[in-house]
Parts: sequence; C-alpha cells; structure tokens
Amino acid sequence: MDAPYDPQAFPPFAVTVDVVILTVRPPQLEILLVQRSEAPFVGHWALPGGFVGVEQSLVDTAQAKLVAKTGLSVDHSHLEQLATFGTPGRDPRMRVVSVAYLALVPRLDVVEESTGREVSAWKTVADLHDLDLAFDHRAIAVAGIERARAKLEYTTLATSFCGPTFTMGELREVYETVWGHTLDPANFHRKVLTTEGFVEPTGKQRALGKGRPAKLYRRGDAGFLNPPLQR
Amino acid sequence: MDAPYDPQAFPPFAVTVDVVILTVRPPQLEILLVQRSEAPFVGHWALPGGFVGVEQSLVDTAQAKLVAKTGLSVDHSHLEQLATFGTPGRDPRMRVVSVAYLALVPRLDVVEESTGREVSAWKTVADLHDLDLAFDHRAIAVAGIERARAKLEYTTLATSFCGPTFTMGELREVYETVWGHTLDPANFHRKVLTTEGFVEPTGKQRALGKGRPAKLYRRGDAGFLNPPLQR
DNA sequence: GAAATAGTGTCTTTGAGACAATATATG
DNA sequence: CATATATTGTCTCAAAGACACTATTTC
Repeated sequence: MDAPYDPQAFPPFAVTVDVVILTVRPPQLEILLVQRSEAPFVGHWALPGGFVGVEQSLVDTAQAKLVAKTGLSVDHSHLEQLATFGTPGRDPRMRVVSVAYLALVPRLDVVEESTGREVSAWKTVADLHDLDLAFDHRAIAVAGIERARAKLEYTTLATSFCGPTFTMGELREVYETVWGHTLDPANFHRKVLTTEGFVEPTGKQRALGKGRPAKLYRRGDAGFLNPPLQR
Repeated sequence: MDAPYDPQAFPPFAVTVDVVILTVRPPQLEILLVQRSEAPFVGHWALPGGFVGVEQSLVDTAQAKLVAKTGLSVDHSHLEQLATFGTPGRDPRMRVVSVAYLALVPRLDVVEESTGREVSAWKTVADLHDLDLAFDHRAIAVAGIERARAKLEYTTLATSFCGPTFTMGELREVYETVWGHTLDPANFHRKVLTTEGFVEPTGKQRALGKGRPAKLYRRGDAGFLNPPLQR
C-alpha cells in the first residue's frame, strides 16, 4: 500500500462473499444453506459466506467457504463469480456489498452437514420458497439457480455435478434435474457424443444391477457447446 | 442502521463503480475513456467511475457516471452489471473493490468530450492495446467488450447501439462492427424479421441518397433471440 | 423369456448459409 | 440506363426432435 489507511477518505463499506453451492440429487436440485445462530435473522437460512480479508482475494474467499462447507477439493467442482449485491439496507447493520459466487459440486454421499454447532443442510430448490432466507439471499440464490440452468445449455458444466466418471444416463439426469423435465435419451446420447470434447470414453462400464451396463465417461476438455443443447 | 459504524469490526474496504461504455461508429467499436490527471496513473486512460456513496446503490452510481459522461437519458441506453474486480493490490493506495458495469449507447453526434478540465474521449477498441490503461481497467474493458459480443448473439441488445429508429442495414452494421466481420444482408434481414418482437415496423422510410430507401424500424419488446444469431 | 436400461438408425422439420433474382431509389 | 442499396426467393446442408428398433444385462 502506498498510502496509509485513512478511514475518513472513503465511505465505510464492508465486503462479503456469499456462495450459492448447488448439487444434483435426482430428481432434486439442491442448495447448501446455513442456519443463522446470531442476529440479525436468527434462525433464518443463509448462504455460506463471510467477510473478505484485507489481503484476501474475492475468489480465494469464496473457495475457502466452499471447501469449508463441502470438504471438496477445487479440482472436483466449479466456482465462478455470479454477481454483486450492494443495495443500501440489504444488511440492517451497515453498508455491506456482497460478491456472490456460484459453485457446482457433485453430490457427496458423505456430507459434513452441521459441523460443530453450526447447522448447515442441503435444501431442495423446490422448497426454497417455504424457507425464511436472511438478507437478500433469496434473490442471490435465484440468480445462481438461473445462471446454472442457462449455462448448462451452452457449456459442459453439467459434468461438474458428476463424479470423476459417469454414465450417459447420469449426465442426462443432471440436465433433467436442473431443467425440471425429461430429455430424449437417444437424442441426448447422440448430441453429447457428437460434441467434440464434451466427454471422453474411459473404456469401462458400470452395471447398476438391472439393464444393459452403461459405458463410463469422464469430462472432456471442451468448455462450450456449439451449437448449444436445447433446454 | 441498527448498529453504529465500528471501524474495527471489519476490514477497511473502498467500493467503486467503473463503467465500460461502448458505442458503435462503423466500422469501429468505441469505448469511452477518461485521462487521469491525478496520481496514481497520471496520464493513463481509465474507465469512467468513482466511489460509491454510503447511501447510494451500485446501479445508481453507475447510472450517474453514464449520464455525466454521455448526457444520455437512461431510456436510450442499456446498463447492466458486468463483474466485480477486487484483487488485492489492483489499486496501489488501498484495498478497492470495483463493481464494473457495461453500458451500450447509441453513437451521439454531439458528444461532450472533455468537459471542463477532465479529458474524456472515445477510443476505438482496436487501439486499446496501444493505450496505457490505469489499474486493471484493461481487463475490465476486455471483459465488457467480450460480454457485448456474446450478448448480441442471444439478445436484442444490438438495438441499444441504434437511435430510436433504424434501418435493417444500420442494425446489421452494428453486428458487423461489434463482431468484426460482414454478415449476409439477405439472411440477416430474414432472421431479424422472423424473430418475433426483435423489431417493429414504423411504416416510414429513410433515403440515404443512393439506392433504394430502407424501411425504418424501432426496437421490439423481445429481449432474447431464440434461436440466437450466429456470430 | 420378461423387464429394464443402453444405445443405434431413420425420418421429418426447422433454420442457417450461399447466392440468384427482383425492387426502388439516384445520377 | 448504370449503379447502389434494399428486399425476396430458392436451394442445400446441418442439426434437433420424434420414435422405431436393436443390444445387453438381471430376474
């Protein structure tokens, strides 16, 4: 820093990061929420988040929140900036500008819900409107959900909801869950395989007990779908 | 505010808004920049911007910057949040988080360049790499330009670069300028007219002196193109 | 073999792109 | 009429969607 911090020189702002963490558990799209134990909004549900450190970058802060809540390494999830929410009064205590991030993570069988005294839980997106959300976190969550829905159309991000390997049916289930309607398995299969770099064959198969075993794929190196998948 | 401002309670952040203001002057896409007269980065070019007031919303701040620089009423331009840039050290003086906005405005014949002692000017996007840009404003500008390019594909935002009425050729010129290549006039014409709500006929014509006079249109009420225009 | 899930083939329709043809102005 | 720009028409190709059909497993 060239000049010392002078509190009089600029308005008193606090900057926080809030993360919309989404996962897919067919047939439900789920969001990770934390139940507040302190004022304001005691008992209300909130997005995982917190203050940004003075020497901490925004994305590092978001990443730290994500890892703390899910235990997931960064390689196995997707994290991107969503939007910034800074309307005066959104936090009753003081002027807080919140940079929201969106994370797409695979469904973990082992989830560290409610570590310590803090209650955190996966909530289905369909149940969101019945929950009391703190601050403007409902609007942030909705923005994240809509961003996810839109990006599945023209990116390969659906694979971020899957584990390291997945079947074509599992990938299709991701789309069906996020978009809330079924897709034609035949057309989906063809679309994914004819899109260069969407998925790569592993050569292995997975038997689910019933039906023909499905081939296993891993994510390819393509980031965008051109032309996109139709919602 | 429920609680008084306590400087110790949170890290000292400043929050600013910077606006990427783009316009089209065929065959160039142009960006409005301001030449800095104060340290740091004296003489460098910067995006129009400034601190956010404690009681001022982010978008209002951006809108105020836009109006101050262009004199344009909000109805005649498009303004949206772009992204937030907050890497520690991006401002050498202190920790500053900048919320960037993107504005698309019609080309004004009367531009208030360099009002007062402040030097502001339209610069072609092609010349950007030859300019000294302050802070991380080059990255912000590039993000805005890419956002504009992408959104022309699937939204009707190209009309924001036009005046209240425009010909099909003028609208096509917007696309050609922003994307940097020509489009087939016949196919473009058909695509725009078959997209419900993209433009509305005014019934009037505009003669440019040579060639057949073109019909005049105004923007329709559709926001999105489905299917999109191909870049 | 029946049921279930995976995967392939085929036909129809829609729309993009190339480009020829027509329309209406100016000089 | 030559030229320029605007607009319409036509043909071809790529891809989406519907859906019949085949493949491979468990029970």
